[in-house]
Amino acid sequence: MLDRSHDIEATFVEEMGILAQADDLPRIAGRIIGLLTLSEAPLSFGAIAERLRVSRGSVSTNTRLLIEAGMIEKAAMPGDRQDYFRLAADAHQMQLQRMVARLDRLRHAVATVAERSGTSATAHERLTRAAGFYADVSATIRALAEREAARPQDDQRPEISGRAARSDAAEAT
Amino acid sequence: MLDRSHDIEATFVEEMGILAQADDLPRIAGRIIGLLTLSEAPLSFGAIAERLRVSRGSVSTNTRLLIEAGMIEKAAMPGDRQDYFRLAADAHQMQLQRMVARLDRLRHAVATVAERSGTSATAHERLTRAAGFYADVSATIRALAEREAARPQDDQRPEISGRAARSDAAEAT
DNA sequence: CAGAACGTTCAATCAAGACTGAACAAACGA
DNA sequence: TCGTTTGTTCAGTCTTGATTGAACGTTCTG
Repeated sequence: MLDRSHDIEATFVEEMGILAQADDLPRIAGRIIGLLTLSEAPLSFGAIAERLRVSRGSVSTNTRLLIEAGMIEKAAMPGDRQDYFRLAADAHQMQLQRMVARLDRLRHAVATVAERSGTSATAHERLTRAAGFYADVSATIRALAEREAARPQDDQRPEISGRAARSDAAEAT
Repeated sequence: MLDRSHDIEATFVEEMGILAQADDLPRIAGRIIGLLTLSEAPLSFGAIAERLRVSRGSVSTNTRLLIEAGMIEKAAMPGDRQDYFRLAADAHQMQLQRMVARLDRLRHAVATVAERSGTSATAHERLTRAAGFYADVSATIRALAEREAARPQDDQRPEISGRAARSDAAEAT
């Protein structure tokens, strides 16, 4: 482990906490995700509370939340009564699923008002167009998520060319 | 206008308010977007305050926010001293831009910790893979947004086939 | 069985940030 | 110039929801 690993990892955990809030999850839930992302082995209930310095009540509530969201899993450890948790294999796809769900809700709202309300032609055109666009994006993300899910765990990334090119573009934020 | 247009539109405006919160925007900002989406003509500062029943202070703050976000525009009306506002032409693409920005922030956090921290091989693989996935999604959404932006306003949607198929998939949420 | 360790629940507290409204400055018309 | 209309700012209030911590039920161990 490098010298500044601790800081970097702590920053990462906190950043995940911040970003969780954009996903309708409490900050602590995000930090748990961060912690489990970095941890090779499953972490115990107590260890999470301790390393995050939060109450056991919070750990209980937020692990339940994350299990319901499909982002973490319980894991029993032989010889230990404590609950253990590990990141779900498709945790980051689940995260995208939450984005998609919001997008679909938006699309639904727009499509509904476009169909059922007596708006002007201009507004109707605008709404219909937006709904179509949202549907496109939603469907495309789903497709990517499925493709990703289908990839074997130890994949050597055979389709690197396309990905690399696009990743570079994304880098320029 | 249909009988229940008012209710439907009011619901839409409120729904946009709710959804705005997931975009790091105040609820009132979302409602303004909803209002302007439905309105053929630009709406005056006063009209927005009145129809939303919010203070002028809130209108001022939130219109500024939305202008900064590129989602609405100021529009002067001859003979009226009030400010007027209309939806930006690419308002819904801007909304997606906010999602992309969050995604990139997430990708950045993950990529940084993958590069710089002394995590286990498993964690490193997981992080790298997640970063690649996020980059893919981000880049893909960008591409879709650009394609959408390039479409002429009165487009008859020549590429309906592909879109329709995918829209159906998205419908099944 | 008694005691301890564990996880859950929920009432109370706390924090973050949205919203208001009054004070203010600028632009306008009389 | 004076009064009016308009938009901005910001201190104070209010709302929402996260977090705590104590009480509780369960399970294990001695």
